[in-house]
Amino acid sequence: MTAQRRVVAEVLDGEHVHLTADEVHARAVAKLPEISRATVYNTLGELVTLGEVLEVTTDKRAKRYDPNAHRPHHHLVCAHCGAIRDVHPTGNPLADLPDTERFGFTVSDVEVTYRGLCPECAGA
Amino acid sequence: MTAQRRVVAEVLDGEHVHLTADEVHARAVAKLPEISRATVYNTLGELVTLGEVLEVTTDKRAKRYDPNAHRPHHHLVCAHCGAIRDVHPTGNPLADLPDTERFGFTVSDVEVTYRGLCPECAGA
DNA sequence: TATTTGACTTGGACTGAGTCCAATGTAGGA
DNA sequence: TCCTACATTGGACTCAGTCCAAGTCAAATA
Repeated sequence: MTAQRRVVAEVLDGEHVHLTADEVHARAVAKLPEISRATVYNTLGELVTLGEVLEVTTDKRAKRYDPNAHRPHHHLVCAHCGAIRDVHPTGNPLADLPDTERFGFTVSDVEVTYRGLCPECAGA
Repeated sequence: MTAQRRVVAEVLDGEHVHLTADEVHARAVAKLPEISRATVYNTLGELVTLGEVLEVTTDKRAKRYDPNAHRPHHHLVCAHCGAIRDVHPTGNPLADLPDTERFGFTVSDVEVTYRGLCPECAGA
């Protein structure tokens, strides 16, 4: 555990946190000015491998990193401004995929992304 | 309707077709050697705007284009080789998101991505 | 038929996100 | 203290995609 890794972990803390790698880097630099982009990418990659952080790709832009890895959840994304909320739908979508629709795949995971407009963008 | 646009539309035809823009370009060049990448991007963008083709972003790599835009469906992706199948789960995930989990958003759409291993990758 | 017009296409430069790598720094054990 | 292994750095590089000025083409107009 180096200072660099601690700073990256500190930046990724809280509810509904979904930062891009560059945002993580910007905040890490504020705490540890000499930290490099490569280290941020390395550390994020390790956190993902360890299962401490989830990668979220809600659009074609940059990947986002979600520290809320221990409670399964899905995402609600504003189509206009990109705001993201963690959500917990009822039901089990894995059970909703019949065998005839599995094409022989071993299905292990499912991601659900809800899209819409956040209150600010809907009101404007 | 120009020759270039016709070629792009022809390339995007069939079941379970999910090509990247570069793959579309490569196949279009086979039919019309002087077609440029920019035109492929322009045409794909127009097809998406027209609702004839869907953009699919199942991973951090390139966007894929899915001509099966008229029958709503979701995707099953092989985590190892990236193979994609169109699937039709039962149930309605939109109804599974309670009001208390909507954070004031106007929710209009939901994407479900199943992940697992295709028969080839699971067997290897 | 010759000209004009406007949409379409082209190729190349450019951007943003991410990866790769050689060189450097550093911490802890022998 | 010296060694070794690992972490970090910065810069070059790749890949996907966008942007733009210039060129092309065909249809409408004169």
